[in-house]
Amino acid sequence: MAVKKQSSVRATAQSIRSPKDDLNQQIIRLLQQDGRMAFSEIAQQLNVSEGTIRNRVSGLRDNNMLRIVAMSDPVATEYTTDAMIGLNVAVGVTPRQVAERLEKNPRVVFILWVAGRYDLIIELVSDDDDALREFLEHEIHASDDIAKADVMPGLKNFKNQFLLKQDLKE
Amino acid sequence: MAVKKQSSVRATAQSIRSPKDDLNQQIIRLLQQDGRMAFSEIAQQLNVSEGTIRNRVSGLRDNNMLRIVAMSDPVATEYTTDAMIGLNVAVGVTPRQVAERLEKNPRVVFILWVAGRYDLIIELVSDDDDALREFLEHEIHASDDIAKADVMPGLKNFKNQFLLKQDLKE
DNA sequence: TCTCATTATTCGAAATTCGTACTGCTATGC
DNA sequence: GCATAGCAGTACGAATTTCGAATAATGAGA
Repeated sequence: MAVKKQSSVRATAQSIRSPKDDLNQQIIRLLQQDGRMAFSEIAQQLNVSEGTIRNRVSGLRDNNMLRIVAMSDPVATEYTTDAMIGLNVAVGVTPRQVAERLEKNPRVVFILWVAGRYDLIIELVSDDDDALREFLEHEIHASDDIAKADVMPGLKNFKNQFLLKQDLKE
Repeated sequence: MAVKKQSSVRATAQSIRSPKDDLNQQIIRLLQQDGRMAFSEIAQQLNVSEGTIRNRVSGLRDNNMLRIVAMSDPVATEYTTDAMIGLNVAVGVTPRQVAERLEKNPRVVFILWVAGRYDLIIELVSDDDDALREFLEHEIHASDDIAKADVMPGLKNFKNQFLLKQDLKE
């Protein structure tokens, strides 16, 4: 018999909401606020055992569904500018296909399928113009799945809520 | 008379390089790889004491120069879609001015001054269409500093390297 | 050289994490 | 219906880490 009334609470906590994966969401939400929050504290807040949190978090991390990283103030840490590119896919090609191809390139940090003037909007980081030119040459012009690419080089970044574009430098 | 030969090493480690703040950079670099790395391990890798790492990290965090957060892959974690908006500023207005105004809105998570078809590209998160409409109504059409807004609602997000757009939900 | 202020280190206590065995649940097959 | 394999959660002692606070080292200025 559990000393704590967790067994019942756990069942409740999980059935109240969606299937059961909601626990992961709650864990993530807490870790988004503080990536170093102790497992034991998360466990306490969510009324499960520390081991559960540990299992879930390491599972999420192993599957690359969760990363816990430090971010230093972008104002303090100057970083490479990037370019936005509006893409129109070729006839007979779906945006999904192009997205899945470009996804593999580490310089592409953002891909969004949109309605409107473009089919896809992607964000590209590059340390210098050479990298940009190379990307255009190999990934855009060398492929026949893209009909048109509207390149808009970044001039200044005013706001970026996220940012972790450093690991492509290795 | 330290048991470990750190005293001498520390002096070296700091004088070898730039002034002394390089230690912070090295700490940040390690935490960028793994935000949960133990202080004691960082200390070992950088040849300083655990207490130093602890002091530095908490100092950096207190000054908002460092944040340690979890980031989840949006492919796994469904989240509210967002819209990309290409903006052309009105005559006599600089992109910077518009950026500084929009920057205050928590729904705007990304602002980039670009060359090309648009002056500014912004990314907007919204839980529903109402939020998008409201934003357009109050921030775009009600202002006379924007000449044209090209709204491209997101259909599907394929890749998003960063993402921590949760704190606008409070 | 002597202070003073700041930063680094040390060390024992408290807290956390880890390994691992155990429990309970579910689905599958006999 | 019943046994069993697989899986997720729990429990608990051991190893590790973090914390608090005192001590030591460093560097700048008088």
